[in-house]
Amino acid sequence: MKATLPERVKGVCCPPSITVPPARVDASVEVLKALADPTRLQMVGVLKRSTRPVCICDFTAAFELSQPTISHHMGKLRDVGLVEMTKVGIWAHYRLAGHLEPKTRALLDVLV
Amino acid sequence: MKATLPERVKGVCCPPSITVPPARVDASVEVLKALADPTRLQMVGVLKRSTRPVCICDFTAAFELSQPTISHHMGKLRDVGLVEMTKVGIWAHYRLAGHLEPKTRALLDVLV
DNA sequence: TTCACGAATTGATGGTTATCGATGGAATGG
DNA sequence: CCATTCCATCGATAACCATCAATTCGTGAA
Repeated sequence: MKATLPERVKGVCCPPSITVPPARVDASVEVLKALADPTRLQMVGVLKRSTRPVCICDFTAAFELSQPTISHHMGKLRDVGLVEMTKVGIWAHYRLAGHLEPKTRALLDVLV
Repeated sequence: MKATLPERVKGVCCPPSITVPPARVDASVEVLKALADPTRLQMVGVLKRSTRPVCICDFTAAFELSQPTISHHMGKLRDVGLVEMTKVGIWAHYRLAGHLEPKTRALLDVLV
């Protein structure tokens, strides 16, 4: 009689249940991957604190990275809907997206 | 006279300020990278909902991944302090870490 | 001691990502 | 018109990551 350990068949003890819908997980992972980079997390922090949109050139000056790299990171943030862009003349001004999901906004409130 | 656009010198408009301490950003990024994977995010969700620790074998059954891969993912979560392990006999039981930082716990509350 | 089983580690591989230089489009000023 | 400036995209490279097969480790049972 095995008193201490639960019965099990071939490597399975207790039937685990995947409770979080895969679609929801995938959506969250997309946002997490966008934020899981020091440069991008900093950029989001700057945008969250800024009262006015910030242009790419300013980020290029703030971070010691090339302009294409900054543009690349902004593109990632834009792809997942975290930031929005408006062009003024030849300058591209970025800001936090206005219609963020409550959960996404809560995420940013915790992080930056 | 330029009325619409701000004065600027050589690619810099408004001096941007890096307000979030780099050390804090790096710490957050480590946790974010650990969570920015569908399998790991699901595993954290399962652990958060489970009243008792879950063994590796059960995750291997739940996700269609090999045992080394599951172990690898758990190692990542363990490296950043999200989960803890106890060995019972030959089984390794994982659970959410008991001493999570408030911000980290808030992160999990939003995510899973 | 020997065997079986669960878990962790190693090595290899294919895919993803960060970074930069070069290029081209768009807008502005001469 | 041409020259300049800012930005996005492309191409290439290096680094990183997820995954598996094979192996090793540790534990418990025969």
